Amino acid sequence: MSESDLEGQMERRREKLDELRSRSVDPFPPSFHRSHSTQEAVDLFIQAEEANEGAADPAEVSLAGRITAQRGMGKASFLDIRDGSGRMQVLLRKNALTEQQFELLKLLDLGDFVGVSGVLLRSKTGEVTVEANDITVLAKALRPLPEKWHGLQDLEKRYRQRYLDMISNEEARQTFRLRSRIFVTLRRLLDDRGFIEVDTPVLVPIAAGAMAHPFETHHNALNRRLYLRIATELYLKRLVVGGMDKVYELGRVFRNEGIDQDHNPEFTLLEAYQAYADYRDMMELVEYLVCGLAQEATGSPNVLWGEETIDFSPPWRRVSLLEEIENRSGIVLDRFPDTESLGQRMRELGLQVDPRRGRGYLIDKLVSSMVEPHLIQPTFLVDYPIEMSPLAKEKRDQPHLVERFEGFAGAMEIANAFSELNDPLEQRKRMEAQETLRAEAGDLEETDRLDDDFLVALEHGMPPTGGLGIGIDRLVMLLANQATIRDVVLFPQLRN
RNA sequence: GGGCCGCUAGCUCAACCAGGCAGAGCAUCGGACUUUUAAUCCGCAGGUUCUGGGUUCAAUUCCCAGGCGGCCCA
Repeated sequence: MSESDLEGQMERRREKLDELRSRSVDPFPPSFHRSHSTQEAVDLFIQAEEANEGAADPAEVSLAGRITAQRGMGKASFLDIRDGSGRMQVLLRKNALTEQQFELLKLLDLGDFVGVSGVLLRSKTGEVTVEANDITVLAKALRPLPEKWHGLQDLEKRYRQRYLDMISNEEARQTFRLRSRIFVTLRRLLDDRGFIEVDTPVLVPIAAGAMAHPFETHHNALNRRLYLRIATELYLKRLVVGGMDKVYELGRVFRNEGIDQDHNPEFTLLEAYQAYADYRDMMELVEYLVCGLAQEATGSPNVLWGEETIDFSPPWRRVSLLEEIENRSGIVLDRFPDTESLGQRMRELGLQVDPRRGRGYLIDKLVSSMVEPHLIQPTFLVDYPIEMSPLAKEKRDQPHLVERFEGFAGAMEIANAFSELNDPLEQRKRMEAQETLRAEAGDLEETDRLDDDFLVALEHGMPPTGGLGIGIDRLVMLLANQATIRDVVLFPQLRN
């Protein structure tokens, strides 16, 4: 029985590691001082060429990176090395190196990190290249990289071993660089409007502020059950009570629910609260933020989304939720005032609905199955039924509705906002109603929770406030034109 | 939870439909080559065909059960 090929390849790499050590070469030296990144070196050379009209003076650089390709020709050899900025070709010629340095080549493999010093030049085929006069091993790789041409195709490996995805796939590198820029830009846009960023607890005694099942955990020293937060809402509103007129948190929240193309159990949520504002102001804020991010991602308000182009220029289409449900499904909600008749009508339309669940679930289902798939271009659905929105203020002239909207684009919900309920007595009633509903329905129904501590804060007085939540992962999906949340979250949750 | 699809060399994939010696490219290993870039050329090696059972003279191939993954639905 012969050893597996992988073990064979790893064994050969370990033998090379030993051979390096036997030649007194440290395969994992503590540092290497590079003069430029590969991108900087290319820029440097091109600028020098332009200044000298095509004849750059030889410039000495030291670069470092991972060997991603190797083209040997006996007494000369080309390596491609890659660092965080890009790629550089390295030319190694026997008579430009010492015997020991050239012999080192035989002990190098794809995946190893090396440092090279040498002179920049343009190769015969026109590529900017460093001709090395010195090469140093920086880290030996003991496992082979994914296949160079087809790259890593195995989806599970791409997610479980994201570093391999990033080594193999330029698109993955681009996506996560964009994600980072989105975070930076979001903070700048909010900062420009005077918002203050805060951190509120992740471990909370009551998982309130949204209708979702929480993850539970336990604090040993306190011998107390804690939850991972499902929203930051109630803590941020406490801060508005405390005098932070414009406050936001950009953080991870956790919801104990299914995993699919646009759900990961932990995801990044922006919540922002602005005192003396209402939900109309929040619409403007959503437009400002999302359009600003689109500008950052693509240089314009237009973003490619599959076959479509989404135009995030304000103002976005605004339509009442009830009107849009009627347009898309033909259902006039007022004609189905009770849960049974509405469920019956939905079944007639071919929707599978759980007969045990409540009216809020039915409306939500109606939106997600009949309305949401059509909302490719940015759209605000406005004025939600009060039973779906325990934290939102009643609409001024229609108290069965609340001043709430959700923002959609690319057939996904990306924003949720309302005029915040600041009447502590009404808020207590609504939270109690949620508790009652959960007592009746148990785990069947996703309900919010009563947070007494928050109600005490409200009783001290909260100014009229507009609040906003934006699902950042979905926004990154839109701006990076990625169809699944797993392609914009570095380490998505997988089965087992 | 249901339906469909997939699992073959380290990687990317053939062969399966219609059962008959398990193959290629890349990577590895040996050799040639001092401007290549999916380098090229010559040669060697590399397999529990996801697991278990069944049918058969013969199973990667057909059947059953299970595992893992993907997609769609709930």
